[in-house]
Amino acid sequence: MRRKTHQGKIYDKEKTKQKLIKAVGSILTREGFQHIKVNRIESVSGVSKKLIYRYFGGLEGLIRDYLEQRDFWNIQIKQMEGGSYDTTTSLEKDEICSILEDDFRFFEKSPEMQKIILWGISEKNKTLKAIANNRERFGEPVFKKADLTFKDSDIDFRAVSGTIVAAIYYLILHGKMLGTTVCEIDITKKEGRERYLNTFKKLIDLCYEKAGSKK
Amino acid sequence: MRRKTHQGKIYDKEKTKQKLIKAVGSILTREGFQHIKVNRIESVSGVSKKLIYRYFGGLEGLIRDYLEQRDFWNIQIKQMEGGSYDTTTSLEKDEICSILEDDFRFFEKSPEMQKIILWGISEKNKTLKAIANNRERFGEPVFKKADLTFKDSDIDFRAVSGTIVAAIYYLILHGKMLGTTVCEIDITKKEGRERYLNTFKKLIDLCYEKAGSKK
DNA sequence: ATATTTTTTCACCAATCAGGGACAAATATA
DNA sequence: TATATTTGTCCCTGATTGGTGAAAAAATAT
Repeated sequence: MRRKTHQGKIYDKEKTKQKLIKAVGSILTREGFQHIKVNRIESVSGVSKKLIYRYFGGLEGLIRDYLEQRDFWNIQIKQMEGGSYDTTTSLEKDEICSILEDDFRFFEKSPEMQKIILWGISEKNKTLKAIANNRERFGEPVFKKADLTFKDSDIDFRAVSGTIVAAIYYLILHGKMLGTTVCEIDITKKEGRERYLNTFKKLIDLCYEKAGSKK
Repeated sequence: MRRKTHQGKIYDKEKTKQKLIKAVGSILTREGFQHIKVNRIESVSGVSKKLIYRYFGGLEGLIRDYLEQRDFWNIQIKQMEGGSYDTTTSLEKDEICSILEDDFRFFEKSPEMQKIILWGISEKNKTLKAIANNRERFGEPVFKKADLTFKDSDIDFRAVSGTIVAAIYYLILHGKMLGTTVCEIDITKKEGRERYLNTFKKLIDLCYEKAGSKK
């Protein structure tokens, strides 16, 4: 057996910065944003809190850096901008359905994302606001495509999407914390999840039917 | 002019209990549940924090009493049970639309309710869970009526309702804190509110159309 | 009027919080 | 090798937290 010895430098600024950032994420997902405090970060990261002030100018700066690193949507958007997303063809029903289903599945399985969304509606914070605005950019090309389908209909497709996305966020957060039913449906159970997912699809379905009949 | 002198007793247990309970509500709506702490309650109520322990057995008991007093839905339900709600006729489209619109308008204008909903999805708490379950009872008779309309259709009316209610909660909370758009619609502006409200109506509309055509 | 009980405050404690100064250990520079 | 700089820890301070014992103030009973 080989005893593990130092890998790389003992003093490594970037590495300790990451330790602090990682601790913020850990506390956020495990305990909630209310518990992100310098003393807690110190004990979780195993790094002196003094460095929070030296490297990030304080707790606020550290949180900003954490949020900017973990901005999921930003990553997605950059990928999308790199590739070429065709906005000249109209939006397929299946495409929007799978976007919403992916959103649901991902949000459901990401405690970190859940806490960030919850944080956003709980506290005024510039970085969280910037992230929320960033998220909006993800929808832009999708809605541009949708306009081709819904332009001449009386369906407000943006509002329909917003309704479903908002419902996804609330329903999952409700299920995680309260664990009870919403309108007699338990989203923490597989059957409840399926019912909500099927209903999202059905609502999109009805919108496409309506838009089609008017043409 | 008459100088105000003592009205009633100087020492009044019930009155000071109410002062403490009222302070909880005030802190909740103004600062959020995170700031409901014994020292804060002491300074806001002007009453010694010692009495929180003597009269309520601690902060938890005080919060429980506050929530039980302010359980809006419970009041509504009791009123409903007193009157006679006819569950033998099928649910009119207008009726469900006005229920949802009332829900939206009330939630939008009640910071206290907003904070209670937010609290429920932020922290594990038995009383908040009980309140959430209580809220469910409000829907029971409505859904019983809806069954007459949607029984033979492929519309899951409970899921549709849950989607819209959940969307109302998230959209308004998002608007209050982040103040930004959701799917390019700004709910803090009158125009945005109208678009979402109209879309809720439209979705209900489509469901009724669909259910009607199948009969 | 006096004694007793209830209501309320005050002063205090231990624990935790944010923030920073002094200093040690490691690394870079000369 | 000697010196300067960067990186990191330790410990101190003052403010704020939850919680309690002793005693004052008011109400009630004798």
